[in-house]
Amino acid sequence: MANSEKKISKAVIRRLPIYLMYLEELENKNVKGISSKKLGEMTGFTPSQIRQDLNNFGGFGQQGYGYSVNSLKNEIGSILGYGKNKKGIIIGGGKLGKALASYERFKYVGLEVVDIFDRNPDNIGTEIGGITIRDVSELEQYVKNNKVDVGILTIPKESAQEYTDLLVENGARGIWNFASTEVKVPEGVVVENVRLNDSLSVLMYYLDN
Amino acid sequence: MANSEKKISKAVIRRLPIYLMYLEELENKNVKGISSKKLGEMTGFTPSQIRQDLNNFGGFGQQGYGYSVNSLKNEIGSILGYGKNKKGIIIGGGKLGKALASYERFKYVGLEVVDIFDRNPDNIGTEIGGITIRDVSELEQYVKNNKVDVGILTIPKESAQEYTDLLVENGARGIWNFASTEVKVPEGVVVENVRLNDSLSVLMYYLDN
DNA sequence: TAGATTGTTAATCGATTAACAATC
DNA sequence: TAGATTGTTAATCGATTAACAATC
Repeated sequence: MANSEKKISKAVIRRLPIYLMYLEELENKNVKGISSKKLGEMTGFTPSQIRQDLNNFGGFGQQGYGYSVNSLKNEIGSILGYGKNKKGIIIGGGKLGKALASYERFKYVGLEVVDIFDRNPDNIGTEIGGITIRDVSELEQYVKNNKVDVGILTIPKESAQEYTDLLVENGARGIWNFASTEVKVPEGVVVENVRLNDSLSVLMYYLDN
Repeated sequence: MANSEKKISKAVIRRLPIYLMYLEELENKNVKGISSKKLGEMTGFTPSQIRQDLNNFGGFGQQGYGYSVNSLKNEIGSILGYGKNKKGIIIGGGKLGKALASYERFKYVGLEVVDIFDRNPDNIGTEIGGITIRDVSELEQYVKNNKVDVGILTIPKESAQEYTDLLVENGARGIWNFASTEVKVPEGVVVENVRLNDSLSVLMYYLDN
């Protein structure tokens, strides 16, 4: 990293996966090099912004030529922490939990989902994506015995905080929260909310505005 | 609306559902009034920002007192278009499509999911959330005969553009896109992307940064 | 009335865009 | 070399925060 002192804004980080997506597309089309100008046309960002964003992390380009698709893809992947092999568990084996359990992308991003917990006896014991759903009453014992980096919450909002606390107290450092509530965590723990409600609300607003 | 000419930034719109969530919480706790200061403490936004945001749409507060929880909740709901009764269909009856089909919040937000389409024969004919999954080969005929306001895409990225085009050509004005690709739409059509990949990538980044 | 809190204008801050020298 | 495009500084733009008069 070029300058680990400079604070990088969240807006920059959120654009990185978008760059990555387009770079993968280019790679699939066997395109070797790309300029900030062309990448700007593809993504809708300005070339200037793309160069600014990338230069937060290093000078990945070459004057007069642009960027190598493959190496820029790898650089961004590495910035985002791909290949880190973190362990995650899903709390909530309902429909959304099951959908996520069979989500192929996890491994690519560097997160391995190792277990799923639910409280519904109909779900416990069933298998999904190669993982057998366990009884959530075993969760406390489980997190004391197994390292869990990320908890994925697909449970009703009422119990989101309770499970967050349990996970965080036992070493989890990230929460991917699909519950429609905010959870409190101590300093150093990351929460990424997926707010389907909010996303839908924004869509509904723009439908008529 | 106080001033329908002034351009309201997307950042403001994205905060509205968050305010709404907290207002609902307050209402459930039987709290009648709230000041921007207290709402700021709850949400993490500054009181100033909250007042600025709300005043884009009107003067909902009362000097010396604050805001009525109930009426502010209703105002924001109405701004977002709740209760509009739009029709939506889900394209893709896989796990994620099924999870969304049984998603209670739709009706509250003003979107009624009336049908689901899939191409997998194992899914076609099965029922989910009171809706029977139909064969996607019927989709073209369907959209010509039925008004569809919003298409909800829970399909692989390869076919996202194709179904977007079909929907938009037949009158859909909103796309809630869960496919991990960007879809192109003509002016006047709204796309709201839910990028699980990107959200997870951002979480992974902050896990170590 | 006095205290509280809004609505709104002005100041600040941060993010985006433009410009251009460096250089491949 | 000449042309192209980066990396980076400076300028602009927009969003957030501060301040305060209006007023309940």
